[in-house]
Amino acid sequence: MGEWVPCNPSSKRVLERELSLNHGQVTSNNNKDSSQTNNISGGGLRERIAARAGFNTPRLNTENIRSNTDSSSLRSPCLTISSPGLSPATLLDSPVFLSNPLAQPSPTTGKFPFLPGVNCNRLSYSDKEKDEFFDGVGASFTFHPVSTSSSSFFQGAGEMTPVDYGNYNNSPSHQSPEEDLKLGSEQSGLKRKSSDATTNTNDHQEVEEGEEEEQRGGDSMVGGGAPAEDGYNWRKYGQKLVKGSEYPRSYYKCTNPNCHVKKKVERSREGHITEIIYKGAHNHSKPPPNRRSGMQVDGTEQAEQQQRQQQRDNAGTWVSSNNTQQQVGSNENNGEEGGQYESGDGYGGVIMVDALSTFSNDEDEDDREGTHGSASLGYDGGGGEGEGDESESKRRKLEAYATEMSGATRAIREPRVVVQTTSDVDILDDGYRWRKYAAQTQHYQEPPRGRFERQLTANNQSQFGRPFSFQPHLGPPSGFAFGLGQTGLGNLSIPGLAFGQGKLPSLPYQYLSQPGGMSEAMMRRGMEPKVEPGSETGQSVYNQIMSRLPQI
DNA sequence: AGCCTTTGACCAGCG
DNA sequence: TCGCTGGTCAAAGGC
Repeated sequence: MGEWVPCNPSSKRVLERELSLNHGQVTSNNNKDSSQTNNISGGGLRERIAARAGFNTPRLNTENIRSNTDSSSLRSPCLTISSPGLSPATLLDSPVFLSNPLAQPSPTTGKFPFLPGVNCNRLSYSDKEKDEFFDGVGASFTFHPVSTSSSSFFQGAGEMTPVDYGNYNNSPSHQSPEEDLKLGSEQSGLKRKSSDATTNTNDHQEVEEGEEEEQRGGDSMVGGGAPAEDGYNWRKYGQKLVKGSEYPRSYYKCTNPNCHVKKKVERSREGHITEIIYKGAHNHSKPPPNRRSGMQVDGTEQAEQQQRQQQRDNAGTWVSSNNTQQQVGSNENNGEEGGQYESGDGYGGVIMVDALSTFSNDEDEDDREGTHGSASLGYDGGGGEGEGDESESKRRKLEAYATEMSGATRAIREPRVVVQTTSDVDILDDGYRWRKYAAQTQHYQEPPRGRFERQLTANNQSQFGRPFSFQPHLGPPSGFAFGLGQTGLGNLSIPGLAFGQGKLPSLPYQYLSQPGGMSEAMMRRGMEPKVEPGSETGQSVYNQIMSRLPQI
C-alpha cells in the first residue's frame, strides 16, 4: 500500500510542511503580518466560495496560533484523507464538518461550538479561554498527536519508548488515545457502554479513565482497539505490522452481512490513529446508535443503496470507497450521523489522523529543504522529475532518514495539505509548476499515483515558507489528504471531526455528485486554481477547515 | 449466545 | 522459482 498514505509517521515528516494556516490564502512570504496574510485579494477563494455557497468563512488568525511557541506543546496534527471520491469537499460537506445547509441534520451539529462569547474577531484569548475552548472542543474534535520524537522512528515498533507528549495533556479537553480507543471499542462492542449516556462531560471523564488505563499499562485496546467511530459497525479480522510502517495495521470489515466495506487502520503504539483507509462502499445506512450492532437497515433504503453501490463499487481496490466515512476519536454522543465524514455522493476515502513532529518554524526554508529534501531523496536532489518507481519501503526509509536528519532541530511543524486528484493533469494544468517527487503504484488495479509538489518561488510559497502539495493520481476516484500541522492545535480533539456548529462551509452541492469525486470535480470546474500559490482545492478545503476553528 | 479481538497461518501478487 | 509483502482466514478465547 502506500503512497497515498502521506501522513504516516514516517512520511508525515516529509510531507507535512505544506500548508499555510491562513485560510484565506497561501501567502507568498513567510507570514509577517497576519492581517496581510489573512487577506486575500478581491477575487480570493474565500470570497468566491462565499459567493458560490452563500456563506462566509470566518478567518482564522493563525499568527496567534503560531505565536504559541512553546515547543513542548506544539503538536502538528495531521489529518489525511486519501481516497478516491472522498474529496475535501466531501469531507467538508459532512454533517459535522460543514455548515452546509444541504447537509443532513446531525446530532452532533453543535458539537464543535465555538466558545460562547468567543469573538472570532478577537485575536487573542486568555489561557482560560483557550482551555475552555479546548474543553468544549475536546469532545468532538480530536487531532491525535503521534510520536513526535524523530529518534523514535528508528526504534522498532515494539521497542518504542513512550512518547513524550509534552503539554499534550495540558488541555483539559485532551482526549487520550486510549480514550479514543475506548470510545471506538465501546462502539464496536469491545467495551460496551451506554452510548446515550455519553456526554461531553463523560468524555472528559473517560479521558481521564483512559489515561489511567494507559498509566496502568494500557488495556488491550491500545494499538488494537476498534477504529474510531464512524457510525458503522466493524469487525476486526486481522492485524499486521506492515513494512514501512511504524505501527501495526488492523483490518476491519463492516459487520453488515451484505456489506463488504473494509478499512485498514493504523495506530501508533500509543493508540493514536495514524491512518485509516477505506475500501469499498457501504450499501446500507449506518445503524442507529442504539442498535449499533443490529446491522439491520431498511430494506428499501438498502436496496437503493445497493443499486448505487453497484454503480460505483470498485471492489478490489482500496482506492475506491463508496459512502465511506470516518471519524477519528469519536464519541458515542456523535451518534450515527455525527462526527462523520459524510460522503454525500457515497464516495469514501481515507482519513489519516496523525500528528506531526514539532519543529521550529524559524527554519522553514531549511525545513523545507529538509523535509522535502527527504522526499527529494525519493526524486532527486536537483529537483528533477520524480522517480516513482522506487519502492515504497525504500522511499519511506529514505524519507525517514531525511526526516531524521532534518527534523531534529525543528520545533514547530506546519500544516500540510496533500491532495490527490484523479490525474496529473488536474495538477499540472493549474497554471503552476509542479514537480513530481514521488509516485506510487498499488495493487488492486490502481493506477500509478504520484505526488506533486508545487515548485514555489520566493514569492510563491506558503505563509510559512512551505509549499503546498498535491498528491494526484491517475485513474478513477481520487482522494485527498491534508495535514494539519497547526501549531497549538495539537491538543485539539476532534472525535469524529464533529465540528458541529463549527461545521465547515460546504462547497456547492453539485460537487457531491461528481463521479470522479469532488476533488476532481472541483479541479475541473476550476476552483480558482490560479489564485492561490497552493492547490486551490486542497487549500480551500484546508482553509475551510481552519476557518472553522476559533481564533485563538 | 453472540459478537468481538487476537494471532498465527495461509494465500496471492510482485520483483 | 523464490522470497517478500500485504491481505485474509479461522481457531481460540474474551466480554
